[in-house]
Amino acid sequence: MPKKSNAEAGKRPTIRDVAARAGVSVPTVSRVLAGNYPVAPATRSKVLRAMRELDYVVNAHARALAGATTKTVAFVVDDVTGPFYAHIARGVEQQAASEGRLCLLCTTHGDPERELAVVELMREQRAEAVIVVGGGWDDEHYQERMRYFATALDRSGSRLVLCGRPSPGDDVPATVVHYDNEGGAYAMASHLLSAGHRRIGYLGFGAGLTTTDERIRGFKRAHADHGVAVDESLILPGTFSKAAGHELTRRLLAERDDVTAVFAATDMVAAGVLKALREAGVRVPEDMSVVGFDDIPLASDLTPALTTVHVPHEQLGREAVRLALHRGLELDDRIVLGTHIVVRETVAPPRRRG
Amino acid sequence: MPKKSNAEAGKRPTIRDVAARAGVSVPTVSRVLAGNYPVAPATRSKVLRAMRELDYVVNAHARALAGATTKTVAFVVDDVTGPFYAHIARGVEQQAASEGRLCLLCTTHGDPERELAVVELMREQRAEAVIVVGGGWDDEHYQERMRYFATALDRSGSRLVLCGRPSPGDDVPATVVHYDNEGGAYAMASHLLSAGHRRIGYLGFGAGLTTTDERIRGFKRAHADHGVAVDESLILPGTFSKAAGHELTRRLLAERDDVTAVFAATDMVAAGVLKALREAGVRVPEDMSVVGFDDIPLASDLTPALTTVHVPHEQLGREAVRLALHRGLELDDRIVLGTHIVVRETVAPPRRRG
DNA sequence: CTGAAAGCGCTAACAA
DNA sequence: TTGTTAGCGCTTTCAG
Repeated sequence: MPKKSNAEAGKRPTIRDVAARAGVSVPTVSRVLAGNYPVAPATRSKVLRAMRELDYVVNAHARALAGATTKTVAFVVDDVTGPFYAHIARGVEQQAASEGRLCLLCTTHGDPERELAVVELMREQRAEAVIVVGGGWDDEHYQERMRYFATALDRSGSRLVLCGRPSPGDDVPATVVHYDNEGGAYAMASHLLSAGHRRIGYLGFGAGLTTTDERIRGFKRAHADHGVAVDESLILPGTFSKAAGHELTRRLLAERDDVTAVFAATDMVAAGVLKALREAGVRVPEDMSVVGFDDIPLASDLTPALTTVHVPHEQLGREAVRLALHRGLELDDRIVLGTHIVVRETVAPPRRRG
Repeated sequence: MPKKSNAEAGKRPTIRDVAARAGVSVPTVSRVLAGNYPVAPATRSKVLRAMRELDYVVNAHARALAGATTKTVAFVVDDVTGPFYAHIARGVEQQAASEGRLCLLCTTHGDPERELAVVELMREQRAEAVIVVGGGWDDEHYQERMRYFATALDRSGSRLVLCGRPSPGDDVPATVVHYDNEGGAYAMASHLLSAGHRRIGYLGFGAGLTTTDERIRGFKRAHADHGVAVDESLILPGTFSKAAGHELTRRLLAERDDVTAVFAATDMVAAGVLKALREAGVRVPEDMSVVGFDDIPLASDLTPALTTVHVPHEQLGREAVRLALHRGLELDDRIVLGTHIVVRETVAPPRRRG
């Protein structure tokens, strides 16, 4: 029995149906599909017409199987609703789209189990690049984990891209797109110090988080360069949340009366700080200066508008896919994007002591 | 020449390599992979071990080609950074993941060209469901477009899901997951009316947008039920942006002095309204009440915290994939989720004149 | 319970 | 320029 046509069988038409209808061979159809091979104009239009008449749609899976690349980039985050993931995602999606790639979205909710599962899934999908965003820890365990992911993905032809996290080691087959936490913190702390502040609280110290390590380093270096001693008791541990900012501020207010400025670990923390300050009747920036880090959209909507460190989230996402896709060219494998402070309304010189 | 092993050739190991190594046939390996077929425990563990030793990973494309379903759901939005897409996305991703599906993310930037391209792409991918969010227009052109998408996707075995938009017509093969715009607006307007407001500005009227139509309908019905005439000149057209809210408020303030409350078309608009009011020295809620719609995270961070209409974004996303995946069961094809008002700090009775 | 055989829909040499 | 011939890696009857 001759191969029966799908079109007639009520199933989706295949390249074979198109070929039959156009009176050409299957590869010819494949050629007009790919476009990168000479095909006689007449044949070409016959084929095109047949495709249209049958409402033919190529099967991406068959295509991926048969040869060509997979054309898929995966984007892995903790939680899509995180304040800045959206902007990184936009960068990733834009760049992926402009390079003709589709974008897979996966979330892990910080669960190592799921993280592992996601990486395996991406191996199955043969994703060209797997971009992991945020949440880096500074311990051996984490490093090892990433090393494993990187090599596992590498073995199946994918590239791991660490976005917004530091490098897990030079010998790990991964691309890393980071941003200058230390420089940003340094600039921001200097801004405060130059304004005359001497007692600056650092709220939301996340022990073991690489983000924290880097920011604190800049914070301290700025103090050193300004000849101001860092009061370690002013570095308050906490999560990167509004609630933490709120709570820590209340505590700070209750315990100290010499602090004139607060450096919030993130903008989210700063939002909580501002709220607590408002509740306590402390005016910003007259009585207390406040700064954040990240420059999330919320920052400019706060009252007063928050002075913060801008992180190029969108560019981070774009670079991540760009580097992963054009590897081996003159591009570097590990880059660090710059950050800069954005001066808005929450910083003023400290009030003269009464 | 016998079929050469990929493993030896330095390529990725295939099911054939695993079979060879385990000393079984290819279908047997396939069976332990699928798990839905009896395999002798001994054989099973031999295969499992071979897979581990070879670091074997199934090829999702080959699998999709050969039979089984694609296990992919697509999520199409205008712009990932939109204020509430993130929460719908989270719902979509969560539900997709819990149903063992992968999630494709695509953006259109409101460009009809790209929208069309995305739909074609999803047809190629054989996505099980294509969830389109936001941005519905109330014109014939739009309806037709959606009808086309729905039937095109239907023909290639995918299901179109319209999320947060009204139905494009009963005969269109699409699933729609909507939320109660009219009810929410009705409740909110009633809240204002009950507090004593009689002159309420509606800022951000988007002509032709289904969202606007529905909200305005509720707004007017509430007025009617309270025996208050709607002043049409108080319904100000504008986009759903902060800038629009800001600009429209300035205009409103300049032109009218009888308005005691503002109903912002969206929370974003409300953010602009609040800003303009603050700049003009108008106190909220003492001098002017303000309400929004959507209940985006920003709403509770504004000062004062915004009273608004809560839309169950996350649930919207979850239902979208749930309905699309379990179609035909007792589930309905078109559902409307409820909305409710969230009372915060921006509404008070109107100030007594004079 | 396991293997042999036959594709899924497409691309990629290789000829013609 | 076009057709022929082989697979890509997996699942699925159908026998055993």
